[in-house]
Amino acid sequence: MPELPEVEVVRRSLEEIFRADPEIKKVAWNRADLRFPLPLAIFRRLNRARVIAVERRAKYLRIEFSTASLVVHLGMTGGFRLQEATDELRKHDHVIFELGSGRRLVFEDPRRFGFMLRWPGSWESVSSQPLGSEPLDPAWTGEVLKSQLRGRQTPIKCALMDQRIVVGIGNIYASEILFRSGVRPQRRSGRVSLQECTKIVQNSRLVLLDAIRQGGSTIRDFHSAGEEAGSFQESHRVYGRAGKKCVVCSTHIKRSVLGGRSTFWCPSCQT
DNA sequence: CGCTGACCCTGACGGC
DNA sequence: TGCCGTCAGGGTCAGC
Repeated sequence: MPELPEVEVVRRSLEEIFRADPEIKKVAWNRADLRFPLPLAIFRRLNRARVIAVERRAKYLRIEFSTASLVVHLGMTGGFRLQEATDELRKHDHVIFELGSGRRLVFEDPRRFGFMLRWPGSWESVSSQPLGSEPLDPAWTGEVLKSQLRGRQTPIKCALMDQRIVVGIGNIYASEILFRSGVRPQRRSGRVSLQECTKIVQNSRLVLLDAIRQGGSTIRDFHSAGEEAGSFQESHRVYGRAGKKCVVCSTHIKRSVLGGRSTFWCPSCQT
């Protein structure tokens, strides 16, 4: 489900929910593990805690409470949903935060690729791999990307999705960014010019910010914690459009597989 | 270093 | 109706 824009949309909606309703009465759970065992000892410490902040780095969320902090990853199908105390829970509702108002903030994740863990103390420790550049950070420039790609054989699309290089870009936005940059996803990373790297960096920011503005991409089931669907899927120019006409030149959009993931591009616009 | 495939898990969808 | 294969926005790991 979630790439950087969707995680950021969730972060903002959580922030808004907690601004109005900052106290946790208690936390309940329906199973003891998602991808990893749930931090039940931390959950118990959240009785009567207050939410201090909700932060994002890469595709991770950190929820800081007055008594402890959690790190949350949405995996493919994870999400939050705010509901009334009397509303029924659903099959894959795993963790329930009962708020001061009596409403419930529910974490739902059918595939259970997501996780919640005790905050490990620093962003560098949330992943076993060192996290790459934050794409919205001005410090990530065409020159930086060029040096990150130097000598590498891996296809540029795989490099863009490699969280050790740049974080937050997943399968949808990698295809969309490369289309807008005129670069074929299969191009060897080391063969991408400085000028193209600069375009990729600029288009990354444009696409990600535009997607955030539009509430993310809702293809199957993504929604904010306030249950609003996104609309950026209407702005997808190549993702999911195999066989359809390119919006720029009418050539048929192609699909292939790179790094085990579906990849979409226009054979005419992208070289 | 880098690529491939497998794996974690459930659900939706199309073909027969 | 059901069964089967395929695919899905992520990340990690072993093996070559």
